[in-house]
Amino acid sequence: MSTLSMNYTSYVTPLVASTIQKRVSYQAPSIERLMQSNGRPQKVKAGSTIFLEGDPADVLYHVVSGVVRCCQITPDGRRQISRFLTEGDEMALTAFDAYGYTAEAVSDVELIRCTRGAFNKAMQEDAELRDSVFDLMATALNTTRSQMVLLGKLSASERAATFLLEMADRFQDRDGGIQLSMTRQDIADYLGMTLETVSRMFNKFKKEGIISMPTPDHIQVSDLDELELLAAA
Amino acid sequence: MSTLSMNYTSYVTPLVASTIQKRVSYQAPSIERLMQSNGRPQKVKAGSTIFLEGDPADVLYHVVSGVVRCCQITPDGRRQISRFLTEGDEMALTAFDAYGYTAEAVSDVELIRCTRGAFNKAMQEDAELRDSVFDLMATALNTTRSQMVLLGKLSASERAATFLLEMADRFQDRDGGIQLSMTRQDIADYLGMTLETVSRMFNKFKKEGIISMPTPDHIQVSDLDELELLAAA
DNA sequence: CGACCGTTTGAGATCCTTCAATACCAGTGG
DNA sequence: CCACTGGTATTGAAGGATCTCAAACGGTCG
Repeated sequence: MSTLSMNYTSYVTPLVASTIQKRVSYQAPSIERLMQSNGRPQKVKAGSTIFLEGDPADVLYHVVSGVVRCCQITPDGRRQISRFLTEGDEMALTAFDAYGYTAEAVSDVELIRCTRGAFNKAMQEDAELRDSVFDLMATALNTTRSQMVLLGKLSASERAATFLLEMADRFQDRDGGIQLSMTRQDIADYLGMTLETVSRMFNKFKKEGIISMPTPDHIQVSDLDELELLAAA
Repeated sequence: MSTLSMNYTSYVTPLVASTIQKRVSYQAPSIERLMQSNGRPQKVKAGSTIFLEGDPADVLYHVVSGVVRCCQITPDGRRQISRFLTEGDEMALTAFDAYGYTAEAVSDVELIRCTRGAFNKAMQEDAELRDSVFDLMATALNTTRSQMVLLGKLSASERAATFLLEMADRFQDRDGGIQLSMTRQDIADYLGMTLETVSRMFNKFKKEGIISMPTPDHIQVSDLDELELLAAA
């Protein structure tokens, strides 16, 4: 109970894995197969809405290319982005009849659709698919828990550093830089801060020589060790 | 897929449902059956650890009574509580070999254990169980997304109000009051704030006549409308 | 009764937000 | 070719919500 501080600080080692969930480079062949049986990708223009939270979840999507943001909007219009999806990610893998979040295209996006009927049928028949879905949902749960730590406990600079590490892992372009397709506002709504604070943190890192930022949406990490130190958690 | 669907589609207004996820009074018979085949409950004393994040996830648990907190701890000892579990909840429903969080008994707790082997076997054989697990994980994902909105966007008083509404829903005692078994520190670590701020918010509500608080761990909501208004999101 | 643990309350410090101005870049039309 | 426009990003200054530190309070249990 109150042994809190005692216990927890001693955990150091086993806990490192906790907060920053390394992206699992797991392929979901069954899911891909199911999805790809569904014809050529549908193109969605940057900025447009793919589906709205609460709408009937009649169709699932597989992201072929581009970036999608998954948002929750409060009644008074505040937006929290729960996740960015990229190439290879699945949307709307849920047991429910309604979408649990709003999905919008950050960049131009290519999607493969799969009806819920086809998905449910495949889930009944294909054990491998079931395993994939189970894995994906478990991964999603781990990821959202990490994000909860970020939102609940980390400082602005820790959040920014964590974000850059995540992006370096997911959006690396050929020269090892990060290609950000989302705006500062998107990043802010993902990290639970304001766009100004995001900008300040990035520019602080730049000034400190931890990153370089030739353009606002192209970032190169120059001191990875330091960035990881800053991300701490 | 799920009887649950009905509850969800009744989604009053699409967006309102987003942030505060009404607790679904869904029974998971298959899971209960699986779990209950496993003998009498194990008793765990308040304050003790049930399992640690990162430990081999050899056994799943079903909470029979009491309250459990699920925590992530950062390397430097900051703690985020991702969830409180109560009677009827399942722990460690994951696809992975390691627990994704640390589970600790908030009050005295009774648990039923189930080995991962038995669970995996049942998952292969029992379609109804699979549906239940799918539902539970989808529910968990919806819940954690709501919590992300709370952590990322809500003010201290909104968080406190939201928390009280959640507790009123889950921890109602016979006279309609809320029995809090967790400390202010626990609540703070769940809501992403400090224990002092939690205390201040509760006492502000008390002063405003929205709640009464005969003892720190027994709260009665006197003005539900106002509390819901404050929770807003 | 006294010690202890959790809670409450106060006062000051701080980090982040807010508001506002400026800079930057791409696209458009004169 | 260059000014103009709109959208995004940066930067500054001031204010505020929450945290931190610290003291006092209250219930519980030897």
